[in-house]
Amino acid sequence: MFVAADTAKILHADLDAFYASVEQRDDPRLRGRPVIVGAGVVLACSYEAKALGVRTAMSGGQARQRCPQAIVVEPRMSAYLEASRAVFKVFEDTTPLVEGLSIDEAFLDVGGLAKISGTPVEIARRLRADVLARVGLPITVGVARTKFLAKVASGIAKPDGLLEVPPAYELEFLHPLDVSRLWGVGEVTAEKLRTRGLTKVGDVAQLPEAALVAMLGRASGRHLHALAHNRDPRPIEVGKRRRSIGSQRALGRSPKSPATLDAILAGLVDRITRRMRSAGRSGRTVTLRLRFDDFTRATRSHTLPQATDQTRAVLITARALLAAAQPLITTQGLTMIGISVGNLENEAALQLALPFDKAANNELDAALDQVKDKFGTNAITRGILLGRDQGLTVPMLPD
DNA sequence: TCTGGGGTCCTAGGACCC
DNA sequence: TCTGGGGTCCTAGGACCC
Repeated sequence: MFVAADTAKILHADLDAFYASVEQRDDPRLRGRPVIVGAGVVLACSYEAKALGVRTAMSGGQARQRCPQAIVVEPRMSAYLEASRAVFKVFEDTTPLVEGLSIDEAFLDVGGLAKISGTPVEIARRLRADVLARVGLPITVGVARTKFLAKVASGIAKPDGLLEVPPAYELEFLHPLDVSRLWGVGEVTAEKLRTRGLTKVGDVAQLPEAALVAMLGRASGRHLHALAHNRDPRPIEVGKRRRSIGSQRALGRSPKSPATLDAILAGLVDRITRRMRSAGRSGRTVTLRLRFDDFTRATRSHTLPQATDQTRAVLITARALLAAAQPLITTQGLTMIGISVGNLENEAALQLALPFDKAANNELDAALDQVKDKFGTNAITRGILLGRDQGLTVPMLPD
């Protein structure tokens, strides 16, 4: 069947204030009130809180200052994951062509469904009703010919809205928008553009591509030029796989002893290798991420000759990277530490990158399991440290 | 109470190979 | 002693997104 190329057939579906909406759904006392999820920093906030000036990623102190009457709740990640799965089930019941972007948003291609399900706008309307009925959450849907326009449309239609950009009106819709609406334009790029007097998408569209490339670099320049001219041929990609798996932890301001850092590192590595094994992925590049009290960052990485998903191999590498980064750590306060494994292969590792001592790896995993049985997953750092004192040893490894 | 936790992609330089 | 170009991989940093 031939589908006309100029049909608005892409849906961008985006849950509203996702974590906060789940909290309001599950606790009627929170409905209609300003809700903040996350204490140290705002992970999400309800629209009632947004109206009072609270923003995502704001520090908890600042948020309470602006909105003292807000109700602050601890995040419940497992509840959000469950809600997300239920919503994606509704997406997949709508069309097989679903591309997930994050826990709370996805693109849907509904181009081939005209005969079965109706026009894209009709489908979008039904999708919103289904998500509300089946999962109990409000969702906003943008409908357009391209991914980019669909995403911009949902952003403008929020909250609890539906907006179609008809193909005949794309440039009229796009050009008056602020440059920050362009995908890939954050604070830094927006400022660069503004200092050159470019505030609207239409302003950017008047520049030759070469000028944008000179200003922003090759990829960003081309990308922005294309978007400003409404060129976005990217299709919906089904079954995209993640390219790295990582975990990180904020450390607060107080200095941490080497033993504590090592225990934190072991906890992070245990968490990500477990996730890798359950996802059937293995990877070659181990990256250590550090952040300091002046908010500078540093990374150290090492690529193994072969992919691994084994706790011990990743931990040996992570320890070596941390040792290599020691000079940085002694001079500046360390406030965050993270480990990720990239260069992921599709198959679980059969071979190991490092000389693999299976017995030693199993011993390490068993020791970490013991710590978790005794102290709980959330107290693994404390558990490793206490465990060492009590002879419940997480083996120290050769370097 | 100054600042979470999970990611993606791009750039640039150097090593190395042909 | 002087002299290339092209391609790939690795490392570190940075911008951006939710």
